[in-house]
Order: sequence, then structure tokens, then C-alpha cells
Amino acid sequence: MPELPEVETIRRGLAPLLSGHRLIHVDAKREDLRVSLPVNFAARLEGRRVRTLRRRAKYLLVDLDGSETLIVHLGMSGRFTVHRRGVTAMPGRFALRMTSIGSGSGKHDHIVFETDEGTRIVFTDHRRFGLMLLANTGELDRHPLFAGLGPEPLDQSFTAATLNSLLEDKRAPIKAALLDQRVVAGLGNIYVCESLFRARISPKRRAASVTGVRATKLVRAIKAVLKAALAAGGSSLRDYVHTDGELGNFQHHFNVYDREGKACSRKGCTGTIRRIVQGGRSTFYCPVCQG
DNA sequence: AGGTCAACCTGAGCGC
DNA sequence: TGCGCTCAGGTTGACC
Repeated sequence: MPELPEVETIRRGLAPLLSGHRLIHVDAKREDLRVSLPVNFAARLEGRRVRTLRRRAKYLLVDLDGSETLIVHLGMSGRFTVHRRGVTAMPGRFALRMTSIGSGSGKHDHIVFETDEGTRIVFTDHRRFGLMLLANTGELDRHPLFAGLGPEPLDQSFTAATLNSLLEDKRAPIKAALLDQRVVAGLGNIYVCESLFRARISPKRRAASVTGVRATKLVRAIKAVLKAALAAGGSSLRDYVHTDGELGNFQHHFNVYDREGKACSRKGCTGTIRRIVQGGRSTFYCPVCQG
């Protein structure tokens, strides 16, 4: 599930449960995620108080007292489930499952956090492409995971001029360039496809040729798509269908993603959504709108 | 140097 | 019911 809108939705959902609270117990049932957990991971977290939750690109950053930050990446299948005593729902929408049963004993439940309120937050990741690391809060910008990241697409500083300078000289197709986290940080396959559709730019177009009005439209489209997805609480796909809490519903607003063979949704367009493979990943687009 | 692709891992869905 | 194949929201390291 996790591109920028999903990670941000999770951040907003977890923040009130974690900020200002102490981690009383941490249970690392499995250490071999994409990167092995730091040594003594659980022991290093137990007793620490959470200051704030931030997000950079698709990373969730949990600032702890003692100037350390827990870095979390959800990979392809990572998710958090919240279990509160007797509580089965929370206001608002997030891509979190709220339940009072079955806490943390599933086959792919890898890490369980318990706070001083008795809230249990379970990290589940069946493909184990996610990661959790610890780093000094003050040195995050220089951390190898963050040093090369491009701008946040929702920042004011992300403009057509910014995008232009990032794309010049790039011979790769615009689709591949936008997936490159060094160009823009936080976009994934869904929102790249949706943004290119909204800007009516062919995914096959050479990145360096996206200039002028095209760059302006693309930047606007990226921001609009991300904001709409955020307002919907992100997208919930596939393995999320069995969840029993409030979930994001942006998947119902997809114009191209996973819509191969379906009619283009743009009014008056008679095109059919096509699926092609670029860089080993599916691209969905309307050959009429995005010719 | 930059671009492309396989690999990491597990499960779901499909055709037979 | 089961086998074999393809595909999945991401990232990275090896290769041209």
C-alpha cells in the first residue's frame, strides 16, 4: 500500500497514539526484514518516549527522546495494526486496522510495540521488504537513506522549475524518472500513473522533454493527485480487503491504475486503458489522452 | 554516468 | 484440489 499518501495517512493515525507516550514493551519476533534489525533493537526502544512522528518520502520517522529516530519503511506489504483495550474504532479514516482481538500473533506479525497506555501497535509485512533502523536524529539528512532523496512533491519548493532542472539530461522515460526517488521523493507506481494521466503526458515521453507547460501541468497534477489521495485516506489494495476498520478509499478514484481494458474515464474520450511494462513495472495509461 | 533488469519474499489469482 | 505461472504498492546492486 505504501506510497506517500498511505505513509502520511499512517503517520496521522499513529501520531496521537505515540506522541508523548513511552514504549513500555517491544517484541521483535523476526529480525530479517529487508535489512536486519539493529542489534538489541527491542531493548534499545523499551522505556523510550516518543516525541513526534514525521514523514520523509515513503519513510516514517519516529523521533525518540535521547536524540534517536526510528526509521520505518513499509516496503510493498508493510502495515500497522492498532489494538486498543476494548476499542474497535477511531474517528477519521486511516489505513490502519483498528481491532481489539488477535493482537500480534499472525504469521507475518514481526514487531509489536506496546505503549504506556496499553496500546499495541503491530507491524506486519508478509514480503519483508520493509525495514526498521535507528539513527541519530540530528544526522538524518546525511543518512545514506535520505542524502540522495529528491524534493517532497507537496512542498512549495517543488515547482516546474525544480522539476525541469531535475529532468534535464534524463533520457529515461518520464514514467521511470518519476519513480526515481532522487528526482521526486514519495511517488510510487500508482501515483505516477495517475499523475501522468491527469497531466495528459505519455509515460513513454523522454523525461528531458517534459518542459514548459508540460512540466507545469505535471507538477500541478502530481500535487492534485496526492492531495486527493490524502483526502481519501490513501489507497487500500489487494491484501487490505480483509481488514475490518476504516481504510483509505482512493482506489475507487483510480483513472488508469489497474484499469487495463476499461474505458477511459475522461468525458468524451473513447480510449481504452492500456498496460505496458517499463523498467519491469506495469504502466497504465490512456493512449488517446496521453498520446 | 545513466539506464535497465533481476533479485529480494510471500501470497493471490488464474488457466488447466 | 492442485500445479505452474504471473503479478503485486519498493528498493538496490549488478550489468551494459
